[in-house]
Formats: sequence, C-alpha cells, structure tokens
Amino acid sequence: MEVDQQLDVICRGTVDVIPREELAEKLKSGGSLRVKFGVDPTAPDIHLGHTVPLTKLRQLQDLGHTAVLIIGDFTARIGDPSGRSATRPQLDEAAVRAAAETYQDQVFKVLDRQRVEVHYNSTWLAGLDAQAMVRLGAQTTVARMLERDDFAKRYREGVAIGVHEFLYPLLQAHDSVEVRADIELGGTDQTFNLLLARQLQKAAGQAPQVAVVLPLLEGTDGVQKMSKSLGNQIGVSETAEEIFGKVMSISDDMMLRYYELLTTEDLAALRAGLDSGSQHPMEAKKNLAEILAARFQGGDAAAGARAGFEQRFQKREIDADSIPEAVLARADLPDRLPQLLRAIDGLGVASNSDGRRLVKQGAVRIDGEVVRDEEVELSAGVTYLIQVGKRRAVRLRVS
RNA sequence: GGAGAGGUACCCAAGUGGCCAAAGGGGGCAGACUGUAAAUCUGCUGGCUUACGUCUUCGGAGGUUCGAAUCCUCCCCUCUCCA
Repeated sequence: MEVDQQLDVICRGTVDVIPREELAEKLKSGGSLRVKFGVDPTAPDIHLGHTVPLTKLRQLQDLGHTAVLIIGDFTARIGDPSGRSATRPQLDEAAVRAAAETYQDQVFKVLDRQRVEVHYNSTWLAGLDAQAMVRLGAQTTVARMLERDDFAKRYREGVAIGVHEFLYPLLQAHDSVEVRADIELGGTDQTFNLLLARQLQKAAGQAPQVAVVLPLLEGTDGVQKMSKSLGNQIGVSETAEEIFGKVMSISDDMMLRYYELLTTEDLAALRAGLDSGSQHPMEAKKNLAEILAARFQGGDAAAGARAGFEQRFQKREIDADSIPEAVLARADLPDRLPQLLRAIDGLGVASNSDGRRLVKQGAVRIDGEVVRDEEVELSAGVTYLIQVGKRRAVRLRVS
C-alpha cells in the first residue's frame, strides 16, 4: 500500500502521532516495522477500552508490520500510575501470572497470531541490579516527571505519589530499547511514557520510536473512561447478549466514537448516511453491536444476540430461550416476595430491602403480571416466569 | 526533624454535640416516554422488619456525655510549607 494510504489508516482515530514526519520516513524505507504495544496484566479481563490500541495494532499487522506485544509482568507488579488519581495497588506474582495468561487468550481475538512477537518484560527487567536502576533513574529528572499530567494533578491536589511510581515510566521506556521498537501504541495517558522511550532509545544509539497516541474510550456512561472499577465497561469475555445490549445502551454520539475507534467501517459514509436519513441511527447501532459481539464471541452468537434483542425490546417480548432457569423446593420458598426474589440467583437482588423497593416500584412481574403485593403463594410443580425490570428474568420451577 | 491541613456511604463532596442512615452531584436501579438498554422527566439508592421499629456505619482503638461523624487521648494513613 502507498505510504499516504498507510498514513491515513494509521492516523484514523488517533489523538496524536509524534512525530508524524518520522512515521512517514519509516514507512517509506519499506520493510516491516516493529510496533510495540505493552499491556500490564493487572486485571484478569480486558474490556473494549483496551482493544482500541489492539484494533490499531491489528490494522498495522494487516499493513504488513510486526506486532511486538509486551506482557508487562514485571511492571504490573509496580502498578502503572498512568491516568491514575491514586496509587495502584501492587500485585503479587501469582496474580500477575494468571492474569497474563487470560490476557493473551483475549488479545488474540483481535490480533493476527501469525505476525506477533510476545515478550514478558520480566525477561530483562527482573535481572536489573541496583546500579542499572540508578543509571536508568539518571536518564530523567524529577521536574520532568512532575510535568506529567497525572503526577502534576495528584501533586497539586495533594494525592499521594509513591517514589516507585516514578520508576514505572522508565521501565516501560526501557522495554522499547530492549525490543527495538519503531512505533509504540498507547492511550493518551501513556504519552509521557511513549516519549520517554524516545529519549532512552536515542541514548542507546537507536532510532527513536514514533508514538501513536490513541484516545481513551469512554465507557457505557459516555462520560468517564471505560474501566472496570467504574462499572462502565464492556468486557470482551462477556456473553454476546451482554456485549450487544451494552453497546445498544450507549448514546448516539458515543456510537460514532466506537465506530471510529473499534471498527474499520467507513466513517464518512456512515456519517453521511445518518445525516441524510438513509441510515437509521438504531440500525447503525445494532450493526455496531453485532460487529463487536461477533469479534469476541463469534458470528452465530452475535446474530443470536441481535435477534434476541429485537425480540425482547422492540417487540417487547422476552426471548424465551435465553432465560435462565432456577429450581427451588416448595418448602424452601420464602412466603414474601422480597425474600423470594433475593433467594433466586440471577435476578441480581442484593437484599430483602432491595427486593422490597423493586416490588414497590412495580418492577416485578410474575407470568407477565405486575405484582405489588408482597404476599405470594407459589404452588409446587409449577414453573413461573419471574421478571425484575426489563432486563432480568428467571424461570422458576417450584419442586 | 518543625509547623499546619485532612481521612465521611460505590465515587466526589457537605455536615463540626441531639432535628444524621448523614445535604448536593455523579454512578447504579426502577417507572414514564421512545427508533434503542439513547435523550428527557419522576422515584429509589445501609441491613433486618408486613409494619411500628430496630441494628450497624463517618480512618483505627479507647474516653467524655443522658446523647458523638461532630469534643478529648493515643495510633495509622495522606497532603502542604519550612529544614
């Protein structure tokens, strides 16, 4: 592909490419570039936010470049301070190992296995001695560290910064030297780290890498970045139904952003279609939901999720096949509804009080009828359809 | 090392002896409405209880008081300024 075309593909959706001219130069020289992307196996699951750079990495693979995936098993134990408003907890080795394994499985749902090098950064970092660490520390200054947005903010607002957190960017930058990266991908919160690597590479006599900075994907609330701790994430290992449903819950504005960052669909055409009215926003969103569900859970599951969604919400019916079943013995059945709801797994009723509130709000239906009376009489041998709100339903068989 | 400020529910944040299960915002949940689980509007959002009510909760441990998130003592943690 022509250099200009490659540049267009690479730059789509990016916040910044630093420096863009160097990227053009590297592309012109031909050959396969080494594109580094580091992940810290801190949580066992990755979500769509993590797949923004992965999607970009995949695009680069498709252009013929090599993905150099760094599993930050060593750095994970430090805790990346990037984008953090508080110190990240340090993890123990076993947790990191376990997370690293699931990570790889999930990552390959996006990447092309054929063109990937995988490295664990403990391979070279675990062996660094104190002298090497000090030398590394001498490569930058405290003032420069404090220029970093998240550090500056925490410092200003009086939130703790551990000294070890200063080491993190240096170690990550050192990884780039080890793997001789030509390009590194990262979120905006990684900008500093990506640039620091350039400095270390130059000091090591290498050509500095180009930093491709990608935006942080907002979560389902459309405001804060996607993160597990904020509960606004769409995880790649969730079921097709969940992925589909959660994507449908994002706003129309967010839909375009997801299209840009998570797919290779033609954005200009989509926008034009939406503006002219030839493309219905809901259809566009359903297509997006299906693309993403298919990517992580397979095409069949995604198609099923779509059909289920249409049936459930547009025809206002519940998809009979996907409702989980529960069996409770008549004798174990609480005779009051809130307690009963709580006793059934899968309804997500956390406490009796929670159940009581839901009943009061008219959210509970048994066999389609709204039940407001807390007294219930269920008979043995009968199967009841119990619904809480629009989303939660369980088929309860009384034995 | 010295001086000062602070630690409140899922998050941010108000409250400085009783009217505090604790304002407000965010998030979450529910209802209405809708092309959607969008937007908007309304309600709810510690546990137990049919209810009256009751129990636990404001960094930790003690104490004062009829009564403490609020006052005192010690401890832990964070920040600022000075060294």
